Amino acid sequence: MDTSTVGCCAPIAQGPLSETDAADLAILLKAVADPVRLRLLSLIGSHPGGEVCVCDLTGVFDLTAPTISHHLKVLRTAGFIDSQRRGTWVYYWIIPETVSRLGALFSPLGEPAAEPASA
Amino acid sequence: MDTSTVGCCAPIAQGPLSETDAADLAILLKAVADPVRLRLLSLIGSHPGGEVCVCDLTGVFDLTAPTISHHLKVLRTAGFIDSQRRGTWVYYWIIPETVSRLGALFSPLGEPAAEPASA
DNA sequence: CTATCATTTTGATTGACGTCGAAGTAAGGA
DNA sequence: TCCTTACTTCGACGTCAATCAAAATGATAG
Repeated sequence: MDTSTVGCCAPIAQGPLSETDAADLAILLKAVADPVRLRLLSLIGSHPGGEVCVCDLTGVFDLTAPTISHHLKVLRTAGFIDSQRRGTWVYYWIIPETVSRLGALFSPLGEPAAEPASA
Repeated sequence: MDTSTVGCCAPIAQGPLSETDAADLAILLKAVADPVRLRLLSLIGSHPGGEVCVCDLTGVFDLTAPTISHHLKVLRTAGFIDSQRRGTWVYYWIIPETVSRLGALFSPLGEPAAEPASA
């Protein structure tokens, strides 16, 4: 795929997506198409230090620990976050490359992702 | 929200998403988190002339017309596309603003949505 | 007015998803 | 060793979503 095409449109509008690419991207999108996981991702991604303990996440939501754990697993399986156990606690951090992959899909090339008025 | 923050991270990683914003964005993401709708969106968005007749879309998929119609409705309700009937046929076109809204969420500010190697 | 084509709506089925409680694993402290 | 805290896995339940067949709507042609 060459990137020398006109810079008017987002990649998703530059040519028909192949069946394989669409299936691949849908998996990625499904992982973030949930309010809880969206908030988890932003909480983890915006945390100073880059790492968040699960214990800091459970209190934020009106959900049980198993449910939070489930959502974290979905995000981890999709490649948005990774984790490591250190002693008693488990820490999660974001994987920016996966986030950027979605950004690349929907952002017009050559544009710094201008935000519309109603954002 | 001010856009004067550092350009290191995607907006989703710049601060915890509010419950309302997360719910709002999840609706948008759910609409595109499907391989068929992703392909429909790219087919409509990349069509020369900017408009596509439904009759040109049904043949592309191994799905019945009602199913395609259903997916188009989901995309339209979410604000990704709009449509107009002209005579016998119905034409669909993309709404770039909505697409950009997702781009803005996941793209690092100041970066033209650089595409990773494994795209 | 009827027939036909294009598209959407309706109703039903099937499978996937979010959530919880209960049980399981891992680490640290008494 | 036993208990407590932190987190994950398992099993189950209710809801939502993708799909199809059948019927309904809209528009043109004869």
